[in-house]
Amino acid sequence: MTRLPDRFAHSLRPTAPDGGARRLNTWQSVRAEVLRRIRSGEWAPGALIPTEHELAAELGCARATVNRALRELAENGVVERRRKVGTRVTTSPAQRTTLEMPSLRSEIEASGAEYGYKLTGFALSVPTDTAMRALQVGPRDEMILVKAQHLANGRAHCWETIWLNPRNLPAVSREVFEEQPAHEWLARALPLTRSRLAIMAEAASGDCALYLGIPDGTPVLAIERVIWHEAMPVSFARQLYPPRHRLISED
Amino acid sequence: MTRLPDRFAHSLRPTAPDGGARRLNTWQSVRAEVLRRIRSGEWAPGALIPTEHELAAELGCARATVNRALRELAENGVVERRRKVGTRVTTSPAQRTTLEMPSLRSEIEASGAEYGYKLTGFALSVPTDTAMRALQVGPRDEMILVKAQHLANGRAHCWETIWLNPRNLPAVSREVFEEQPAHEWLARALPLTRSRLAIMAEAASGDCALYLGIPDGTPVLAIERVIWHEAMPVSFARQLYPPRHRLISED
DNA sequence: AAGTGGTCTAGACCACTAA
DNA sequence: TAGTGGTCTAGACCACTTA
Repeated sequence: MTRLPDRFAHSLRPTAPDGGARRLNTWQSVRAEVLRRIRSGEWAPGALIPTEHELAAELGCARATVNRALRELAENGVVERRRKVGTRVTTSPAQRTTLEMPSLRSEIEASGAEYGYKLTGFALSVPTDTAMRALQVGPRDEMILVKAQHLANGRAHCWETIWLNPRNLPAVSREVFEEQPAHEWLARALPLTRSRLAIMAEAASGDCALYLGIPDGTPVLAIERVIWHEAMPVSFARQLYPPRHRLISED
Repeated sequence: MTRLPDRFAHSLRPTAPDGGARRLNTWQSVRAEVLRRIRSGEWAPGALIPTEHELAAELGCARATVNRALRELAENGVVERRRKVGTRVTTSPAQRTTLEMPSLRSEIEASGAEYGYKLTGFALSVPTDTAMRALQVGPRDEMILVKAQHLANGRAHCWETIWLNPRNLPAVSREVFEEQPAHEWLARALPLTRSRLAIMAEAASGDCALYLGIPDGTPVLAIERVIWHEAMPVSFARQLYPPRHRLISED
């Protein structure tokens, strides 16, 4: 939440041109007032709230200001809006949440730890079934397979496997990934179009257990990400985190 | 993406009042054009793009329209904006993603399966350490502990443990939760203020393994959620999903 | 001091949809 | 057909930041 402009201070004192109506001139204050009425139960779940025109008149601001406030609330799933019908308080709350997925480097540095990176594998390889489907390639199309550790203060924080489709990417050699994580190279190499994320739990095994320093079979959090350039998938990454890792989201 | 208004059809033909400038009258079309220039590499990561005034003049629309388009792109993390400095293409892309977290009932019904619910436990109990911290209560404060299965076509889909703080909630009996999931009751019982989510991997054990029908030690995806009413946390839920479950997010 | 984005306003037209 | 939200416009003032 940003600080409100000084002008808002005046809005806090009720001015009563038509009998007690507050002036709520900024869209944040309108949003706050609407939220207050919903949370106080004054506007119950499922109920219609006043129209933009009515609210603008009551609160002493332009309709565009009310519209901005209600639009934000609709984007957050607090209300639902339909033309000709009106604006309704959502019945089932909090079904949409924004997940921050910082790069591993900034995530680790933000926690005050020193970021470390170590390449543990680089090869040309035919894709696994999962990689084949994710990258939309054939079983004999050779992909670049990069494996790496991300470290926080020298301790394993994440182990990552990335498949890259060399047909859709600039030429690249092992040396490049000894210096920098594949995602940082990718972001500089190409403008990226679209990405898809999947989060799941699985059991650590083989290299994963080895490089995370945990016993085989330990549950790990897996994040899969496919990134497109134009209409082509160019990378398929699997990041594996030890059990202490948590994805946090706050509304 | 919603269908564009018919008016937009006209914007597609370049009108050249001042030498080739397109008219892009809707904020979606301005956003699309800016995105195109970023993805084509015309505006590289880290580069400053033209000011709102310049873009409005070039594209033949009001500055407010350009502002709306750039604001949306900033919210999605595509550009970064600072007063007096200007608008920059973000260096590290795609670090923010929206996760849809539908209620279990609607998620299961949307997949075409029949939703089922079964209460497997109801008790007054002192909180575990985790629940104590989440609900901000003392070690001897008795909480309501509800355990339940959510089923898809009769098959275990999720096993859930919910701690409720009776001091901050209307009175409730076991019978209530035999009929409906705690979250559905909660949403009707109180206007909810705020929630916090954590996602992690852990090993199934005891009741969890039993009710999900999987061996002890199987990795499960855990979603913890704390919900507030006013300034008080009222519920702490832990949902556990078998390994086949995936959280999906698309941009 | 000056230039950028952030927002408000008043009015207008349009799109969608229930009645 | 009428009422609701969705958006655009042109102008204005302001907040924040660099110089």
